Formats: sequence, C-alpha cells, structure tokens
Amino acid sequence: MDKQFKINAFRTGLAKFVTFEESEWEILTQYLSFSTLKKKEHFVVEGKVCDYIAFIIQGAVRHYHVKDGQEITGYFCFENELVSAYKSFVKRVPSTNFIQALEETQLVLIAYADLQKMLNHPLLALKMERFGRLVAEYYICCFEDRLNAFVTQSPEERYTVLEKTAKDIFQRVPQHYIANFLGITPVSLSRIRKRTLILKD
Amino acid sequence: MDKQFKINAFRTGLAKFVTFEESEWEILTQYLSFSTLKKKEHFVVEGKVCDYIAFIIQGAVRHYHVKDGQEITGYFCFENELVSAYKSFVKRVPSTNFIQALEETQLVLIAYADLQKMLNHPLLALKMERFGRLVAEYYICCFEDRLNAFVTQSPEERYTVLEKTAKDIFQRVPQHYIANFLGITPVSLSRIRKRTLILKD
DNA sequence: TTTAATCCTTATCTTTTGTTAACGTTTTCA
DNA sequence: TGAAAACGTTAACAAAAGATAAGGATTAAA
Repeated sequence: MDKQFKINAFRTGLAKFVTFEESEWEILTQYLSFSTLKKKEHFVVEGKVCDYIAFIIQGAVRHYHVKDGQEITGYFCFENELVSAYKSFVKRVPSTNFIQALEETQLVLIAYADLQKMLNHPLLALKMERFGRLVAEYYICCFEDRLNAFVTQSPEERYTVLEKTAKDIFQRVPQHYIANFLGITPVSLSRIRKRTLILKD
Repeated sequence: MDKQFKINAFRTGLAKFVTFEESEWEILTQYLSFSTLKKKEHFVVEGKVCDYIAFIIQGAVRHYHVKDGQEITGYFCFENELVSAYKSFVKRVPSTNFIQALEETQLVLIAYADLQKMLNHPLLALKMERFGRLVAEYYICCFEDRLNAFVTQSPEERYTVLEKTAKDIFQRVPQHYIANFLGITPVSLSRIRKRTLILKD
C-alpha cells in the first residue's frame, strides 16, 4: 500500500465533507503524514494531549477509558472514518482516554499545528474552516443519535438496533468491547443475546 | 427587555467562539430575529425540520422524545447557550424530538436560510465558517463528556456528579425531567437521592 | 377560592443488571 | 508446538432499576 494510494483514498473519504481543487490539494498534501499501527498499539494515551486527527485507510480502533484498573470501551472507528480524541485535540487538554488499534491500522495524519497553519493559509483558510465545520457537524449528529439511544432505549433495545444496523461489528470486534459500548457488562450482553435469540424462533 | 439589549447579550455570548468586527456585526445583525416562548411553548416539534438556531437570552428549554406516548427528556439548555435540533437543522431532516420552553424564554434567532446567506457573503464567510466550526466543536466536547458518563458511570454516579457540578438545576427543573436526563426513571432517581442522602451524614 | 393537575415519595413486586467464579474453547505468542 | 492469555457462556447470588399504584404536598388554573 503506497503513499499515493493512501492519499487518494483520503481524498475520496473527505469528499463527503468538501472537495478540494487541485491547487488546494497540492498544498494540503504537504501537511500530511502517515502511520501504521500494529494491533494493540496506541494512537492516543490517557494524560497526553492528542496532537493528531487521523483518517483510517484500513483497520479499526477502539476508544477506551481505564476506571478502577478496568478498561471500558466507549467507541469504535473503522476505515474511511476520522479518528481523534476530539476534546483533547480541540481544546489542547490531556486526553482522558486511550485510542488503540484493534487490528493493524493504516492512518493518514494531520498534526494539530499543521491544521492551524492551513486554517491560516490564505489560499486554504476558507475551505479548511468549512471542512472543520462539516466534520464537527457530522460528529454532532452521530453523538446526538448515540446519546438519544442511551436516554430513550434499554440495553436490550440498543443491542437489537446494533445487531440490525451494524451486524458486521460482531465479526470484527470482541463481544466484551461491544458490551461496554452498549453501556453494559459482557455478562449482561451474553444474557441479552441468549434472550433475544430465543425470541427469534 | 428591548431589542438592543438582546443584541448586545447575544454578542457577548458569542465572544467565547468568535468576536465580530463592527462592519461584520452590522451585516450579521440584519439577519437576526427575535422570539419569546411562553412556558410550555415549543421551539421545535417532532416531524418538522428545525429552521432555526437560537441563542437563549433568558429562560430555559428542554429537549424531549415521545416514546410509547411518554415524554422522555434528554437535554436542557439555559441562558447564554445556543439551542437547536442540530441534526435536523444541519441535515434538513425532520426532527425526532421536541424542544419546549420550561419557563418564559427570550431567544435571538438565526434562520437556516439566513445562515447560508452569511456563509456565502464575501465579507462574512470566513468568520461565519469559523463560528460554525467552533460552535460545533464546543458541542462535540459536551456530547463526548456526556457519552463517557453513560458508558463509564452508574446512574448513581451520574447523579452525584450532576449534584456536585450543577446543583442549581434541581431548583429550576422538575426532578422527573432530570431523571430522564440521567437515563433513569423518576422513581429510581428518588431512591438514589434517598440512598445518597443517608450516606452524607 | 376551589378544583384539578403536577410532582415527589414510598411501597410492593418483577425484571434486569452487576459481581464473582467456574468452565471450555479459541487465540496468541514464546 | 505447547503454555498462557483471552474470550464467551453459564450459574448463583446480590444490588439496582423498572412498573404500578397509592398518598400527600405543591402548583396551576378555572
């Protein structure tokens, strides 16, 4: 997987937010860097300011907290998605969680400092501000849905919805991570699965 | 409370995102409108596209869903905050929830169509894109915290945190709304309060 | 001011979840 | 390849939450 392939995939992935002119793209690509995470390698660690936002070319990561010595997985990201510890990245404060590769993961990176340069670059500023706005709006919509699920649905309902809308996640992510993601314990998810399986007959 | 007072309060409230030059402000203020919601009046109703984003000069609102004929309150907004059904507003899709005034509420409004005009206005575009980005980033951070609370904390812990960080909300909002906000039933919140009260001795 | 509606608490009972531990299977890696 | 770690299920018990209903207090409205 060569660099040009990654750059092209990145450009395609950004198309749902903004499309860059050739001249703009030439500037932007100068600020990109690349990284490969091995399985279990960390992209973000607790206590450190997150300095990058990344686009996932290939692979998957999980966000997790450590509470009472236990890991609690709060979110997943897969290929063609952006990933960062947003609050840490945006506000320049230490991250409260880890982000770790679930598989070998290919990333295109934009450093915070470089993003600021682009936001101040006369030929790029407007497009980059729009890009940032649209990305943030996109995640607001995702988070709004996820928050609504916690407020209005039971764990079992959240599981059922996930099983319908993103079945493939169960083939790709250990079930006890998914349990945390749904706001419950692995044991409880196992019971819910048994319950709902019987109902399917 | 006259219009000029509201405009000034609005400007002050936006200062944490961007500060507008006089020339910019003159243009922007031409796109503002104003509204007063009586208690229980709706700012957004389910099924309709939300056409406004609003700044709360005075008052309070709640977001709620209707599920099985029951209202479930998911979020509150108070003075000096922005309020909208973001997903509906941004994506131009029907809102899945209601937003209703908890008290008489004074709003400064920006219509979606006018916001687009400003985003395309040569003298305003850059500043407005930035404004939009920073607002969206701000809410991402809020939502991230709230999501983490649902994943990593028990209902009792969420209550305890709220009681420590926003005690005043209990003086202002009916407790059964707060219960929903915490992801539990009013009966359960009442029990948690009793439990934690005893522990305080 | 009287009536109705809203709200919080409490009690009872049911259901669900959390906790801990055991077991067998699969995966990892030394 | 062989030992260790990771994973999912199940069981048993405790703790918490949901559902329903009743009672009393406060608030709103006719």
